[in-house]
Amino acid sequence: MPELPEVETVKNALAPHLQGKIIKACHFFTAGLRQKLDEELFNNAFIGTKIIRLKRRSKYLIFELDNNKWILSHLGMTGSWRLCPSTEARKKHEHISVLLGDGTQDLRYCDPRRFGEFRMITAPLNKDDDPQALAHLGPEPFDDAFNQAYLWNLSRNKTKAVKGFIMDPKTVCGIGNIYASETLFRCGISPLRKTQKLTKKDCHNLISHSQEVLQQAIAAGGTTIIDFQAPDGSEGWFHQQLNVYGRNGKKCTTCDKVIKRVVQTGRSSFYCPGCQK
DNA sequence: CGCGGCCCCTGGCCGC
DNA sequence: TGCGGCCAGGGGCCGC
Repeated sequence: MPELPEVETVKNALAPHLQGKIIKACHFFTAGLRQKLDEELFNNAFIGTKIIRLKRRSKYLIFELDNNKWILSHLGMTGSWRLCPSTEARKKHEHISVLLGDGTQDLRYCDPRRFGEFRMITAPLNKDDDPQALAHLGPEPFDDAFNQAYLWNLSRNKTKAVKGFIMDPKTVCGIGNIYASETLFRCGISPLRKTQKLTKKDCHNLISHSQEVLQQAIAAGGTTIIDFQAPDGSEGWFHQQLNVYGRNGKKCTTCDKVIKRVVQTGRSSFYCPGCQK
């Protein structure tokens, strides 16, 4: 589902179909997602504009348009985009329709929990060519800026648990609840450990293992996407590859201890008390 | 400023 | 079979 690797996969799948296309009209079938959706405002800004590029930053999809505006799309927990003929009947929980080209092709957004976002951005770009609205985000996990010295310095004097630290997009983008648990398992670090207790070696491991986990998930993107679009048939990459996530009460894949579940700031964390200290 | 708690929303699943 | 409770991969805001 929509964590960094899945958003990357969605971007790669949609980009060739969207780049160069003209927006004919937007229709909203809901008053709002996380924010209010104003159909008139969007149509005034976007009708007749061309989609130049589709990008990803953190877990955001960015539609770059030819009139110095951008659309930010965030999938929240349950959001998905699909392309279909505009004659196709609207499915349950489809909230947005973006008609493309001559209007026969339709980009539809579906989101049962409506935790997603669809936002118009007009502010200038920052130095990384991203909308200023995303300037608060930390480095991408594969960016050179996400290095040992950076993580070590940032981790000093932080009393909060390391699980929250690596899930914080100001620390690094794209590590959600699943990949946080999986990364910490591979590092042998307990999710409960205080951030300031990380060693330099731990910082190095957090970087290499988070990259490894995300890279493997990106490589499995196709499979994940099928699960994502058909949430009821969830027999995908995750269930085969996860070492700790959702495995509480089951035996560790490495030692003979039992995986534990704890709740941290309202979210479940899973870890092996034998392997992770 | 850092941190935890709580909220947005629907639906699936589990136990009674 | 129905119903209440709990859980869900994200992130913003608020109060301490």
